[in-house]
Amino acid sequence: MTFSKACNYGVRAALYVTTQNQQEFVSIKEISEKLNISFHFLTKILQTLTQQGIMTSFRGPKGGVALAKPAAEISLLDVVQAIDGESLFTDCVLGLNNCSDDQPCPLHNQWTGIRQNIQELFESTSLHQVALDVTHNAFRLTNLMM
Amino acid sequence: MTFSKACNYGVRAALYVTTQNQQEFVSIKEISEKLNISFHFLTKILQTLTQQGIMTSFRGPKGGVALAKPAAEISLLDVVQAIDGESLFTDCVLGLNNCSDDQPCPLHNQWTGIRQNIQELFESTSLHQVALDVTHNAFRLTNLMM
DNA sequence: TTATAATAAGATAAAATAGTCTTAAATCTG
DNA sequence: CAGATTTAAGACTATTTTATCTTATTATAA
Repeated sequence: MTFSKACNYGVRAALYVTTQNQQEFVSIKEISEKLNISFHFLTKILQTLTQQGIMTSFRGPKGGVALAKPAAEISLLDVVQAIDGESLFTDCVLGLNNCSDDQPCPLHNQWTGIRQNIQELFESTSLHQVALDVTHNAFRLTNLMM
Repeated sequence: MTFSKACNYGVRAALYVTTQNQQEFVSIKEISEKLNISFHFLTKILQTLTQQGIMTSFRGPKGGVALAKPAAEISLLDVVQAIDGESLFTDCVLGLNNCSDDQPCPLHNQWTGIRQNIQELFESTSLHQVALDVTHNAFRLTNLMM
């Protein structure tokens, strides 16, 4: 699997928040129900996003989470790296340490290209762009019907 | 991580076998020592490759494993799929079930392209080709000096 | 001010992955 | 045939990831 489940959940949750009214906080309960994700697990993931400065949170009634910046200024890469770290974009495809141009594994050169494609895709795609697709083109964020 | 550790080990072991004399079996003990992989764990992984028809094995003194076909006819994709299955090349990047052209997640179209690049790279690269790089261009299969 | 709603945080449990150990079976050599 | 070598197979353990549960803290609103 490319991303951890935590990362999948986190990206989907961030996208869901982006599709909602940006003027209010979105409760984690609502997100977990709409996206069919375990509430407590999602809470921990969103805490990570809050700690990493991607989201802000607010406790109590009317509380929940919100994006810390305009959705157009948050890339998918920001969210992915906040949860899964940089390893997907830095690690050797064969799992070697210190695989580099200087001491490459035999797949290093080809894999570097693929890795850059992935990074560029996620870097150049903002939560805003993707959320537009969800809203206007009915792309899904969940297995359930929304 | 893109591949499981088992898959990394399996690919590296297959490549190591490819770099050795194709006329004899290579003992798993030797592979595990040269590549610094746990012997028993590697044994299980290579059993999988044997069961999947990628390798053959032979017991007793002078025993070990060997490629079941000429190295030029075994692709990296064959090895990867034998161990990790097809999920890397079929699963939704957001982890949704039944993500498809008909009911796509918002990253489906872009991710399909990346996924094809990865699949084509592994499909078009044979053990033979990579082993040539290891032998002639000193590309590494291990963290240790060989 | 009290009850309620919501996130924060940490402990615990379950599941998946990674790794180890033991015994059995096959093969070679003397 | 006997002993040594090597893979096969399954049980067992450890670690990581995923998920759940409980308690504490913060905020709202009646």
